[in-house]
Amino acid sequence: MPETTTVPPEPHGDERASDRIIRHIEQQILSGTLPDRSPLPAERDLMEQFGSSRAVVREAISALGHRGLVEQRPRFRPVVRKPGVEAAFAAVGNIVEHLLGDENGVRNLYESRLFFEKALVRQAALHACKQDIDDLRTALAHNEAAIDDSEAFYQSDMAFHGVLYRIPRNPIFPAVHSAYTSWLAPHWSRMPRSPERNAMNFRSHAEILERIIERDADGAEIALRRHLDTAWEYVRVTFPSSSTPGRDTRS
Amino acid sequence: MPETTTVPPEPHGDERASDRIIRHIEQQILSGTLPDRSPLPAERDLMEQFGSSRAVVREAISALGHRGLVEQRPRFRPVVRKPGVEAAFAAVGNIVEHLLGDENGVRNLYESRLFFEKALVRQAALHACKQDIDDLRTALAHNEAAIDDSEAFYQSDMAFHGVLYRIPRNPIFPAVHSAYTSWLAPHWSRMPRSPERNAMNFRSHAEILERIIERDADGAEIALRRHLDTAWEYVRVTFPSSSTPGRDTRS
DNA sequence: ATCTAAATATGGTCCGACCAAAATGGTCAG
DNA sequence: CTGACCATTTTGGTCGGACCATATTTAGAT
Repeated sequence: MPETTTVPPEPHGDERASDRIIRHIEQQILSGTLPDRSPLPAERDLMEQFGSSRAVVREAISALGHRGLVEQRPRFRPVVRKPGVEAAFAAVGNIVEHLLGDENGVRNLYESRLFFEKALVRQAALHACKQDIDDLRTALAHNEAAIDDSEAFYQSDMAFHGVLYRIPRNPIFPAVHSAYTSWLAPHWSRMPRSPERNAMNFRSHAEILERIIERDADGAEIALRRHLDTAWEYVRVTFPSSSTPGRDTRS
Repeated sequence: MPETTTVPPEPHGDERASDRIIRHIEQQILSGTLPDRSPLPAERDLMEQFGSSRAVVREAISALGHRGLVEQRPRFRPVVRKPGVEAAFAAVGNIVEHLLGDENGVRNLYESRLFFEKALVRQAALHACKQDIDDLRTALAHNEAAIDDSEAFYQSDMAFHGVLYRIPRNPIFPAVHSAYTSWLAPHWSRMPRSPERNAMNFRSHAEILERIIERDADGAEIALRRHLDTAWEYVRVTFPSSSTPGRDTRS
């Protein structure tokens, strides 16, 4: 019964009634007619304005919500939120969560992060300006100061990596970082922490920074790789099913 | 008016009625109870099954649609679609479209792509196996064969880069590639094409491949960088307002 | 058996209503 | 005047029923 091999006809290109409203509000948001952070008009007003039923209006608002153009809390007025890179990544959150279901998904994601950050430290080593170096130094200092407080260290750890993502001065990158951390956090947090591990990570960071300062791209990349590989190894032993590195992006 | 100085109460952790349905169906999809490609139960059946009104059921389905778990065409039965990495990127499509509104957004995205592909060619140079090289060679050949047909060349161009994304053997990467191409396509396609440009791009690809074969990571990276920089320059002169403010729209 | 036409199932839209929580406005103690 | 407190009005969330147009299925004709 499930073998209807025929080609799906796919004839229709018509639109739902809500699409019109979506487009309209969308445009109002982008044009600034509906300023950022401002509440959307009441549903009943919208239904009058567009001459549609409330159901349609609600669907439109819901769609805008899913697209990240408005933020809707259970019983509150939807609030306009101009789209940012962060919003984009937030929108995929749910799906990524599913992809992370199997350990393999986590591995893939983590490896993509490794891949990305390898390129970041290389970039940093080659092009970091004085300010960037200072930022890294500061982050590293906070790092060291938090060695005895695992929670604080976790924060400062992320912050250190975060600086790396900011160096290219591309707003997309920090968004990528926060996406990585938020997606990987659940798996990371189940990992045991200890001042010893913190100290170890601190030293890893220190070495990376050293290489960057020396403008040693290769060295920095290697240090970063070792840093993240070690961390992954920790995850691997913490979680049972992982291993079998069929093929990887490590260098 | 917007100065309710108190902290947003955020009291409610309550959920909409649709959330229950969403979770349930979500789980059914993941567990395989609702197989991939199979139609969702009728709305009226669902409303009976969950004891909710149709509005709620519809909202749930709509949400699943926006999350990429089901594919809904205007007047057809929603179809289950197990989430893949592609689905994730597809979900952000709308938002990214907005981000690309200003030329700056395009530039940021394009630069992130340059950043990513630099790392890719480096990876390729260091770790590409024979098969990978062969794939690149094949893609390059298709490239050359399509020099006189700009449309075909465009396809083979993407294909060549696509091979690069597949080399790390991480399913996330090809998804990133298709995301880049689909997002950048509208801007790219408005650029004039010509056999001359095609030939030029072909030569760029050839050089990149050469460097990869020579295991010259730095050389490959430089070649790739030059390749994409040139392409961007083309975009820059094609569109009036790009970086370097003060440019005049007259051409 | 194949194709066509009626019947039904189903999604899209609309209406009107109710409830509970949120926003609003006004009162009153300090 | 300020700020806590309460009554009222808005407003989002949910419900139920209804109608339409199109998909899908069924039955009938060829």
